[in-house]
Amino acid sequence: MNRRQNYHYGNLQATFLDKACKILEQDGLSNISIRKISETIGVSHTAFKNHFNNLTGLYTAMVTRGYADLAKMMKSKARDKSNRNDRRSAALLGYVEFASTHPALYELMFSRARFANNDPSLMKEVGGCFEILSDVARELNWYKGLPDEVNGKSQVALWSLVHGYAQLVTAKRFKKENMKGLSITDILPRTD
Amino acid sequence: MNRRQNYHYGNLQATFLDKACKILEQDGLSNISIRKISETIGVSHTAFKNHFNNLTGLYTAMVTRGYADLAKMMKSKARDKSNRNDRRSAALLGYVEFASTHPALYELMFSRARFANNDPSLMKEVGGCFEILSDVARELNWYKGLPDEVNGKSQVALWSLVHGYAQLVTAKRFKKENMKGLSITDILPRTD
DNA sequence: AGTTGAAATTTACACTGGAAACATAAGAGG
DNA sequence: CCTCTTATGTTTCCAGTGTAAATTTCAACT
Repeated sequence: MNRRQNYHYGNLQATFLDKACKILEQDGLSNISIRKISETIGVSHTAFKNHFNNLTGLYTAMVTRGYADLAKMMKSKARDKSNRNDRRSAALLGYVEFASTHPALYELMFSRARFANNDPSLMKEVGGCFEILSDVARELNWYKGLPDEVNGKSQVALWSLVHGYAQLVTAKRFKKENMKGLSITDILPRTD
Repeated sequence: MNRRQNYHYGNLQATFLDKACKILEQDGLSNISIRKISETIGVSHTAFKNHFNNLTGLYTAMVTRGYADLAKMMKSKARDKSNRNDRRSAALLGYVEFASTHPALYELMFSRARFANNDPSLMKEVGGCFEILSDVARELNWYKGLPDEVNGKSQVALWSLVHGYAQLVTAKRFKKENMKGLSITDILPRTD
């Protein structure tokens, strides 16, 4: 009968995810096509549905992995350092480096209504990611001497600064002459 | 012969732009469809091509108008105030208000590769917009006592902070308990 | 009146995501 | 070993998309 040996592909879900992430960075979000990816993998385009419900599901998985990788990046950069100050700087530099090396994914991660924002595993990764930033913010201790809401305030300020910087850098909105040798650690408010 | 009265539509370009902006905020970017808009206007879907070359052209026009409106918002908010300090605050609050009231457009304005980033009239509006922010940054005079690159540094810091705050607020990335009564003017670094 | 050019139309094409019905493989439990 | 179930494919089909090309209509100018 000469049947085809491997009718089932293998880890099709992971393969889809990998391909989609590659295409995202190389050709942009709008060039991610279920049919194109399926074709290059060598599988019918409807096999997709067994692993991701639809495009939104795929985006959600990509973004979830993105937040996980972002957290990993910050942690691994900070791990080597010997003192708190350096660990803080390293984490922030890691954040910006992630955004710079995965600009399209980073944009997707902070976009609205392209993926399932309330997906449990996504929320977990987002939480883990921002936990790290919160620790940094707490240690930086801006606005000290102010009443109770201090932590919330410095967290908001730090996230805003880092995210804004990361996105504006990757979107090339800053003038070159302003960016010479400038990094995120140079624009943090004074803590003294 | 009972000919149709107005074969030519009128200001079709502006009509397309208006409809597209409305749909953008109501249903999201991916629900902007040349064919759907054309149908509701009552015109063939290929009439579009005479006014915008393609979807990229439409997005570029939308974003261009967005930057113009953002600048207007900041200016009009600042105009009423009597002293510099209040004018600065009003401009920043206006910036955030614009992002909050047009979240989808704001996201598009800072996205990569969805519109023609080098379009002349777009660049003009972007420039005008960030000129205002630069003035604010200069006046805030953070990092004083530092050498030459001072202005660039504080501009980068202010843009990062305001943009990050605006986008994270509209993307609902902050926890509610951190945001109680908090505004952009509360998280600016001290200038003393 | 005739010409010209802008602005619309019809038609056609190559894509897209997704739904439905069906086929195949693998594994569980008798 | 046999059967039932479930996961994972496939084939087929549909509605929808942007865009290109050739054609028609209208308004304005000479």
